[in-house]
Amino acid sequence: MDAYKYIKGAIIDGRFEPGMRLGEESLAKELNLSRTPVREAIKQLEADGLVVPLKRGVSVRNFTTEDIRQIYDLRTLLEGYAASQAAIYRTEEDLERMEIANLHYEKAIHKCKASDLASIKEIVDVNQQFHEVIVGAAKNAHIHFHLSKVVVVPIVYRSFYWYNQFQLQQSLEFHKIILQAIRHQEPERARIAMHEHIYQGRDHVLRHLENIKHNHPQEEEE
Amino acid sequence: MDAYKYIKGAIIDGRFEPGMRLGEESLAKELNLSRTPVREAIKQLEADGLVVPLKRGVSVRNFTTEDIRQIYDLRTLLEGYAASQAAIYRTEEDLERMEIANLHYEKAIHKCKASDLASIKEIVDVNQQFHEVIVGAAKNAHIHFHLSKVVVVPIVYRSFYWYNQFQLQQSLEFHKIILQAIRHQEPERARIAMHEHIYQGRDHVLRHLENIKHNHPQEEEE
DNA sequence: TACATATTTTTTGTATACAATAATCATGAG
DNA sequence: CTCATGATTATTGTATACAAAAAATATGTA
Repeated sequence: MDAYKYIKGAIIDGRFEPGMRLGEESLAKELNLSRTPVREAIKQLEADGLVVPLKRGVSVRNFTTEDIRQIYDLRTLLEGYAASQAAIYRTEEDLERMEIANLHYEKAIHKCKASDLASIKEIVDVNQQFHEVIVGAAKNAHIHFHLSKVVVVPIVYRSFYWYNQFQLQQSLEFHKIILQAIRHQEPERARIAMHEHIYQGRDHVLRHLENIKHNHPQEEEE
Repeated sequence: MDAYKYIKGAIIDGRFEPGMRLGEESLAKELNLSRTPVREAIKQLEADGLVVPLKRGVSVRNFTTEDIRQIYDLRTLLEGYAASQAAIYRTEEDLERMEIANLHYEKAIHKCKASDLASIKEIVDVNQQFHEVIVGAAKNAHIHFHLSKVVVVPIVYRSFYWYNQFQLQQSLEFHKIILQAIRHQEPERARIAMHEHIYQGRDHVLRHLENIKHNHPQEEEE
């Protein structure tokens, strides 16, 4: 599914702005495809909640701060639970994978002196990998499945640009706490640490959003 | 989306058995449609997790008891949280709706002397309505969205046929406890009651499955 | 007979065509 | 000038056609 990845990517990195209408024909032309595969991609994106159905066609979804708060609550609940379950069911292999992911994370953070696009993207990926391993270690395929579908809010993706070195280090420390709790089979501690970790991410995003709102009172686009 | 509802219905009530391959062309002929809308329906069902992709085409998913256990764990987590949030954020209108849904549930249970298809279907619907209202009262649209997508396992749907009058009454009692906890704004109590309620449902399904396994050692179909 | 390769058949993925419906624009009446 | 109604245009939903890939079958050889 190529059209899907293209459109999703364009939404996430902001080329398709919230509220923008997505016509099948124009997208098809842009992608040198026929409408058929574009249609399928759009249907998928609709199921993902990234686009919103209109009476005719769809438009890029606009996420409110309330949406972001709710999505983070959901993630906290699911990933917190996953962390606690991982503390119970993790294998030695799981622990090894977490260790590796965390080492990669550490390396990516320290490499990232300049806030260039590539190294930020790497941090996002490696961070995601760590969370992924934990969810995998929880041994609940259905929670894994749903977590993979928790809406990827574009603004959240881009929020990594706004971390400073201290915040990245803080984030790494929490990864270590979570990993230790899982290693020592302390489910409640793992859950709580994951909670706090994700809530810090949430607050970071919300603060960032507040700043934007204050500096650019309103720049809408239809 | 008519093809979607048709196929989903056929899977849920067992006309399309687990493992059965679903060809686009044959379904299109069965529905007097072209392949295009059938294709879209199948894509949807794939996103729902009701069919499983093969190298070519899809087949009806076969749920293991482990799947069912995991799905119920997920539901417990999400609906338990929803109940606790509902206890905080419920309006008077929410309470009224819960009351009404519960009254309907009570009526449906008592009407259901004979275990005929129609009255069972009504119980399923009204029960779902009660749960729906609670999730709505939690005021988190994203949790609502995900809960609506938690896999509808066919066997679970059909498990209502196997409730006896006592179990239905028990179920109603838990509805009442949950409702009271939400009314009195006791989040933790609401969460725990919802937990127990759903786990009882899970155990009912799993017991039912054990019986089937013992009585019909194995009747497979490809 | 058993296995490997070639050929046929089936089935999916994509493109295009057409019909139906919603949105837009234009025209005319009040 | 404004609103309503009708004509025009744009856009989606469905059907069909064709190409590409996979599965099934057949054929030949050891």
